[in-house]
Amino acid sequence: MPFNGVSADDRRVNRRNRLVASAFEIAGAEGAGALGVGRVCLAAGLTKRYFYESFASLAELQSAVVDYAIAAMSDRVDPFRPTEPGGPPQAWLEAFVGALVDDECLARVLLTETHGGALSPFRHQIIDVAIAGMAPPGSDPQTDRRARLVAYAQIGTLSELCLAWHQGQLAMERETFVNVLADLFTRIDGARS
Amino acid sequence: MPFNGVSADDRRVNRRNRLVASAFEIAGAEGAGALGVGRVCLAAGLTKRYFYESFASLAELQSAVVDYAIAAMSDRVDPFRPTEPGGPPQAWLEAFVGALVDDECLARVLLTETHGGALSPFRHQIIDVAIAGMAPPGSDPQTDRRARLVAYAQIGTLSELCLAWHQGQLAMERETFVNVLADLFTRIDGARS
DNA sequence: AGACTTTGACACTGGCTGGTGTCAACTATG
DNA sequence: CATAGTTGACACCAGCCAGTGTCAAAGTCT
Repeated sequence: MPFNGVSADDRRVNRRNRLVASAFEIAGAEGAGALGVGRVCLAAGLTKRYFYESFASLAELQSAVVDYAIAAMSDRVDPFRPTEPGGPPQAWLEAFVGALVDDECLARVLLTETHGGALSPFRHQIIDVAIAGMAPPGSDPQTDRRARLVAYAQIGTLSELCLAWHQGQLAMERETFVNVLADLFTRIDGARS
Repeated sequence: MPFNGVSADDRRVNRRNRLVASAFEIAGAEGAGALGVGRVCLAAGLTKRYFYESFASLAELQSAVVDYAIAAMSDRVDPFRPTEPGGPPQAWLEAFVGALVDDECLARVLLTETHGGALSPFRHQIIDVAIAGMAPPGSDPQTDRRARLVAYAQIGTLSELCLAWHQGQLAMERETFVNVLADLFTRIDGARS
């Protein structure tokens, strides 16, 4: 039973995407605490009915928002995964910072909203993806404790510095900022275990 | 008008302290989202009336909880402020990690709950105190951009690693963990700007 | 045209919570 | 005992929100 030339499945998927995208923008602009069924439906131009067509509960939507954010960042960053084990992931950092600059919502959802509050249950997902995505090809953070340790330290440095920079606490050009990050990454990389 | 041998002011202060302490424990055990007027009063063995005697709104209590956590950590850590500019703040780190181990609530409130959610408006307080408390005597992070940068990076590393270690993601003894932190701190300390 | 599906608007319930007010029991003072 | 201050239990209102249900209008197919 197509409608307006679109199949039923396509319409449903389309509605779901609109809901997730709207929720992502709300979470990125006003915080995850502002996520509500009515709020999201209003922003998506849909009614509650279609919310429960795609999500059984609000928690499912929150999970979908996190997935959405992870996917958005991965798209920007995955092509620049480091290839050689030792060198600083300059291009990767460049892409990461670029994504934060280009998408305010992405910055907030990833850097702020997933630490505590409504999205915190999904934080481990982000950390896992980040650790896996940052790892140079030679190492396996799953088994290598030192690699895991380095990854955690780098993630902490990255998020805290990006947050501060993003809020203007560090007055510096984007290029220099990326260089600073790269420098810190290589320093941390040499940590002993 | 003393009551049970205590002056009116003392009684009021006493009630306030009970409320803040209970709220701190709730936030540390169940998350800041679980903070509610009724919930806190129940835990403190008081009634709503006395809540509004000391706090005009829930937000004031949240702020007080953050202050409480900061004070608790400062008490543990301030005596070990680094004295010489270059060296790693081993004793300071020792005290910090010790405080997290000894007080589960402190760990959660400081490491998790203040990043996003209800307590996030007070996050800058924590960062400011941390930056001021970690700084070696020679530097002034207020004006020195490089010192500020290093402090942010160290705070990020510290919180992320403590979180991972606290959750058992890094299997290592407390002593070795502190050594790892100290090593990372000195590495980060050498960052160029 | 007529049968069927899809859509949007909206009412409604039930539960929770912030905040205010009331009232009776209790304690101190004189 | 009597008066005044203090305490705790609880009722109550208003607002918000998740989740469900209803219904009429608009679109689609035969």
